[in-house]
Amino acid sequence: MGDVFKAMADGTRRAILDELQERTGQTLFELCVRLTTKHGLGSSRQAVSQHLDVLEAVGLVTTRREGRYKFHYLDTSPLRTIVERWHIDQ
Amino acid sequence: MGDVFKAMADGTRRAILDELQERTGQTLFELCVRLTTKHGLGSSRQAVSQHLDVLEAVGLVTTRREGRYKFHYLDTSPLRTIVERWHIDQ
DNA sequence: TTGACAGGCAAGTGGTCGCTTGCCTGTCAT
DNA sequence: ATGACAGGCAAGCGACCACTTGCCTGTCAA
Repeated sequence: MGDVFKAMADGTRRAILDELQERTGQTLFELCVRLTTKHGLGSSRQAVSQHLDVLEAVGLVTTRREGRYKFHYLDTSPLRTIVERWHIDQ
Repeated sequence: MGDVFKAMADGTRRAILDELQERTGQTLFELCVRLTTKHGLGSSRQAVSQHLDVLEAVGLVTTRREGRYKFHYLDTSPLRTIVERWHIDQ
C-alpha cells in the first residue's frame, strides 16, 4: 500500500507511467528515448531501469520477455486502493 | 502534484489522514494520543507537527486557529487529480 | 562465431527525509 | 502576573533514495 505511494512519489516514475499510458508495451530503450525527447528528462538507461523495477515491484507495471527484448505494460489497478481507502467520490 | 504523492508516501502521514477521516477537526495533541493508542504509532509531538505541516502544504489538511488551539481538517480533493490523470474508472 | 545490441547486477555517492533535541512564542486559568 | 498548556522554530543526525559507474549475461545478425 505505502509502497505504491513511494513509487508514485518520484516525478520520473510518473512520467514513465504517462508514457506507458500513451503507448503501452515499450522496451527500456524506447522509454529512454521518449522520456528525453517528449518529457525533457535526461535520464540514463540504468536510472530508468531501476525506476521500472520499482514500478514493477508494486504492480503498476507488468513485463513480458521476448528474446532479448522486455516489454513493459501499465497497470493502474493498484491505484484503485487509494480511491477505496479515502472514498474519493469521482 | 508530485508533492501530493510525496506527502502520501509516509505511513505515519497516511495514519494521520485516516484519523482525521474518522474524526475531523482534531488538535495536535489529540492526534498524538489517538495515533499512539489506536494506530500503535509512537510518534512524538514534533514529528506529528511536521507531518501536519507537510499535509497542509499540499492541501490535504486545512487548519483553523481558535485561541491556543489549532484544529485540523481533512480535505481529500487533491487526491482527485490522481483519478483524473490515470483514468481510474472506479 | 563474433561483434553489436538489449538488459541486468552491484558498489559507491550526494542529497533528501523523518526524527530528535533544545529553546522560544502565544494563550488561558488561578 | 505567573505558571501551565498548546504549539512553533531551527539545528543536527542517521537512514534512505536516486543516480552514477563499471562490468557482466544473454540474444540476434552478419
